[in-house]
Amino acid sequence: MQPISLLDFPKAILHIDGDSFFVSCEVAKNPKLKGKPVVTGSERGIVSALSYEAKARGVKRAMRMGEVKKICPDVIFLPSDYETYSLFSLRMYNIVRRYTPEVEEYSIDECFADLTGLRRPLRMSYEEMAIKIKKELDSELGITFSIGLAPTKVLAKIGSKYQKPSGLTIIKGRDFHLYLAKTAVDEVWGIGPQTSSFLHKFGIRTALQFVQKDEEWIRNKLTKPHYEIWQELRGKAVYEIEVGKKNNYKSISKTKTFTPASVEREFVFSQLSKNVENACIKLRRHKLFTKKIFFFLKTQDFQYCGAEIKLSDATVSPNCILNIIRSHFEKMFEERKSFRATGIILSDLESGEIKQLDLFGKIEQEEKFSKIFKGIDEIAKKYGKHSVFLGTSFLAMNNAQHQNKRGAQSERKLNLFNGETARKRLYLPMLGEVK
DNA sequence: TCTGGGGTCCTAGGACCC
DNA sequence: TCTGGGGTCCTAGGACCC
Repeated sequence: MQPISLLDFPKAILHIDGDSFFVSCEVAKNPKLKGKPVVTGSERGIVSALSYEAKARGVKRAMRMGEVKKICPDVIFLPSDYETYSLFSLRMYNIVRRYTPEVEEYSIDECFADLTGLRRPLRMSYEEMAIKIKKELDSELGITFSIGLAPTKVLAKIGSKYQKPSGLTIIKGRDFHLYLAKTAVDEVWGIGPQTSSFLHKFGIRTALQFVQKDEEWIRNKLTKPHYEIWQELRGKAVYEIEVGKKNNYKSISKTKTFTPASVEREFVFSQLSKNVENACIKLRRHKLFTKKIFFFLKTQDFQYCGAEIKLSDATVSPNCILNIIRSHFEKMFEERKSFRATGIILSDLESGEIKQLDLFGKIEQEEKFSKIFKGIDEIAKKYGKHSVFLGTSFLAMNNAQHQNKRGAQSERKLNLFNGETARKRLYLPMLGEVK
């Protein structure tokens, strides 16, 4: 097969991937854990990340705690600590930015970087840059990273996966067929189980076989994303590096599973209420308003019921949303049915100021809410998230505290009362009547 | 892969319009 | 009211990612 370009690197794209990142962060935080079978996800009772030592003992992702202990009795089971992982993540991005501003913060443990054109200014080959970046990451963070260097993002992804952990794989334009031949088609970024089983029917099992299909065939049988992947695998870069912070959300959602599942109407509603509050906090942080609400309840046997509501006026206030949700919730909630999760998805997001005028003073009300929640966000900054919360969230907040067993903090929590009973609370006027 | 949480993008098909 | 042809917008649902 002919590569698209005869140049080794028409573009030089780096993909950097932390090796079992969550666990590595835990080990970096507490070096005594080094070399031990460490697992995170204890808050759910399910393995979410595992060390290579745990993997060697047969532990797998999504395995239950009980089973893990059976096959690996000395396992160390830790709760996920996203704040720490996020800090390591920032440090990772910043180290890469020493070389180029073209860094895409792809996820908490991955990033892409574009090194194209830096050989002369940095007086290094791309390979030397990759080696140096890896060294700095590994030594400064105390975590190992796997890196792929290639002409496109999809190929760079294949590179970083190629030798894990702590590998550096360079895929040059002239010999990428060697790597594609050893990569199963379902390991390619963007090709999931549906597409790969479809491709299997045509005898396509490796990335190389996929890439050898002609353009017509790909276009006719598959969709646009697959065509783009096909081009990327052939060395033609179609995916841009997306620089900058994520702030153009299309939707914001909050979902929470609670154990044990519950048949209590008010408890389930308070879970939903808490999710709504959290989603609105995020909305406010990004200066966004929502015009479409979708919420759902998940039963213990994984059935969903939900409702979508379009708003005539954009909002950021949780109690406005909760008022609307309440009546739908009443219709949906079934006595004696056991629920395990609730969730909220806010979409049709608008940024900036409250624009539309209306005749009923809703804007005025919305502005009042805005002020109140600004105040609440300030308090949260000083005293911690959830220092103040809605009365409807009380049961969920209370429950979370019990589960965290961190009673000490709970005394400080204030409760913004909105109509439900609660023992300790800061009594504020009903939000609907704020002057 | 038995089920956690947070996202994005694409396509097909219906509604509506000329 | 029907047939013909063409366009846009919106939504639901699928597929995928970490």
